[in-house]
Amino acid sequence: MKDQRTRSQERILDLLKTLNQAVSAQEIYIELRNRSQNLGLATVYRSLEALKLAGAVQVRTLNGESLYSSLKQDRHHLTCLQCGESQPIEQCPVRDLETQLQTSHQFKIFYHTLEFFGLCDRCGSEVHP
Amino acid sequence: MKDQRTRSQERILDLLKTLNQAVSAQEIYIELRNRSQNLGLATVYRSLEALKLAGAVQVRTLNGESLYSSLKQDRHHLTCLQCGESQPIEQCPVRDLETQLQTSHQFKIFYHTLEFFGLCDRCGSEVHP
DNA sequence: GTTATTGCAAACAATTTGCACCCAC
DNA sequence: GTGGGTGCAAATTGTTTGCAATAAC
Repeated sequence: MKDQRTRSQERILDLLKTLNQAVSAQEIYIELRNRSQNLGLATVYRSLEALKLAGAVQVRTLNGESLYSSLKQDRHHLTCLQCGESQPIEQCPVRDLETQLQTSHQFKIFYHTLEFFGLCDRCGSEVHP
Repeated sequence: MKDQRTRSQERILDLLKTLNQAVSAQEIYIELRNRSQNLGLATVYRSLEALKLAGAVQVRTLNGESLYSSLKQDRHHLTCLQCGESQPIEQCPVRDLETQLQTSHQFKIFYHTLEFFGLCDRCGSEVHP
């Protein structure tokens, strides 16, 4: 068994817990560096991968990059396809379904992502994009 | 106004409508080529971008690549973080919320993605990953 | 004819991988 | 000492962009 977390994983997880927003691997790399807990970028990626498989972090993809956050509450978003801005929403109507799927599909669900896409007020009203 | 679709966009949209699964840009490129409707890869990406902003296609991200599908019914998935396999599910409990958000956040919502992540039966039971 | 669209190749950016080194046990 | 964990740099991959050729109207 290799259930124990490596030191890098601990550092990253600690960092994620102090933040209350999802961040990219590169941001984690920089932020750890700021805190003099330097890690190689490859290590950051490898650790995140491990944490992900362990069900310790959740991932969503925004504009081509993965954003990681600790596995606390659901956090969903409204993202503008044009300007790429992303605003959080509070609601989450999927809890029940999640429980149900877990048994009906024999699948150990760690987390889910729920994201809405469209045009924000500003971009939607622009005549020439 | 540039509401009209370009020929490339039409081809891609037609293709997507005949498929009932989401496909990557590269797969679209290859499939069009098979049908002797050759398009440059850049054109495929550009067209998809336009279709996306027009609300004509929806996009989900799987294992680092964008998968496109025509905007028909919701199609959500259960994805294994380990083997990467992705199986569709039928349910969708978000319709109401979507309508509600549209007004409360002044946001024109085109579509949403709802994806569950965890470990499938097979991967979950493996002792040594 | 003027303008938007396309293809190609080069550029980019996020992520992954090979390999040598190192640290913990 | 041995084996996993790490850093660095190179490689890979999906996607974007510059620009000249082309098609649309």
